[in-house]
Amino acid sequence: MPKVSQKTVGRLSLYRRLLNRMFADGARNVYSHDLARMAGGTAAQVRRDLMTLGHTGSPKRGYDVKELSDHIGAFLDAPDGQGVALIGVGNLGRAILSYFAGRRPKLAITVAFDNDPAKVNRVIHGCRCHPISELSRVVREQNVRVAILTVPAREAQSISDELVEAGVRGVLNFAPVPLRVPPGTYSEDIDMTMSLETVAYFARKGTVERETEK
Amino acid sequence: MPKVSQKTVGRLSLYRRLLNRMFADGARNVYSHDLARMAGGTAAQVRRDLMTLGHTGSPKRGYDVKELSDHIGAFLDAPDGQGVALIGVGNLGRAILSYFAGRRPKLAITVAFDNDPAKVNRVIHGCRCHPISELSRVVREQNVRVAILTVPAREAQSISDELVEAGVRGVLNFAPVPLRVPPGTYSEDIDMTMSLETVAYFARKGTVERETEK
DNA sequence: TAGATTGTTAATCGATTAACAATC
DNA sequence: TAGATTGTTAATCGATTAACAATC
Repeated sequence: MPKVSQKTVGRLSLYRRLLNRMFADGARNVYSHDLARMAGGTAAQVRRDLMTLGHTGSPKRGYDVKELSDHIGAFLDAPDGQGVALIGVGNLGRAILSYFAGRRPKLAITVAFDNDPAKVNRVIHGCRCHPISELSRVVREQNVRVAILTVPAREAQSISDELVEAGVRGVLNFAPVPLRVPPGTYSEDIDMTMSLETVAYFARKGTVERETEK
Repeated sequence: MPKVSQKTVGRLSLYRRLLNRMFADGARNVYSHDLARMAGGTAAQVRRDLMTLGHTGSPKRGYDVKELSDHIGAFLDAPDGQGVALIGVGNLGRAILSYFAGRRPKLAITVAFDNDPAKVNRVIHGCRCHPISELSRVVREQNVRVAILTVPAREAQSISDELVEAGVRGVLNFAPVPLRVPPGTYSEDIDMTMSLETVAYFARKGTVERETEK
């Protein structure tokens, strides 16, 4: 498999979900422009993404919904599944626990960490919560490679460093500060404040395209 | 002000937060490379962003922390503040309500909507919750232009349409389906599933850069 | 002055878009 | 066949990076 861009991987993830929804609705084949419309992209982009995946369709029937979904699954999922650790069981952490609970068996949050004695050693949304002091030990024991960070900004970087030290290779960060991770490790920041301020700005000023038109 | 890209607006939002943190820590001036390091970008990019903003520094002292923060504020914030509506007071909705509560007076969630009788007409995290049937009326009355969507995927598009019809011009969407909004309206999708699957993929396969090296 | 930083332009890079022959 | 779609290459676009004179 050649190098695949971060954006392509994200779009493949979206395509799979759309395909699964279509399949549940009874659709058995799909054209690139159908998928593009639902994904908010162009048909050419969908075809390019599937080409990257090595998936082919036919001019007559487009793509087989089930086959394509399976192919994306084989590409995205670890064959034996991947456990995910969640650090910080506050309001956002609990919401994310419940959001992902039972969605994808191959990518499930399997362990949580917090310092609050009221949460430690309890099971929250089906997930055991350990004290953060045991982070390194538990992550190593369970061979966790993916983590979600929902801790305050000032703690995020040091906990991330500890996670990477313990073997984590991918971090999804909700703390409002960009994470720095070493080469070979991947992090993605979801900054809700940045997103909301951007939305508010363009709600007030008009979209980029609009401004160009003026 | 010339056209400003979506990414630039987002970075300015981040710069402001970093600057405010620095100011609280006693810093009074900052160089582009300092800001770049904290923001996870390059010094040249910071300078270009500030140039876009029309802000100038000096070779000797760099940028004045307070002045720059204020300048970004004047650019990003509506002078009289902007109200935000939140639709869908489930686990994620409540977490977001508490996340933004009291953070930014000029951009606060002022009203919430849900269909659950247990939530309607109550005040949650300081925010009054109305039934969704009153969405259009309340949004018009309160002149709301920005909305956060935390509803199930199948309801997201129709509620978004109703919001736009009622005057909303910016939507931050957490539902796992890309939103389609008319020209002149801005939407941003935060797809946590897509992000987590992307993180898990690169955690397994190595980062893009790594693969290029091989 | 010397030296680091700023403001700004040119070069590079990558991703998206357009185009079109091949295919069913 | 006719026609819409696929697979793939070339052209375009925009954003990032590199470079450097101007500045304090």
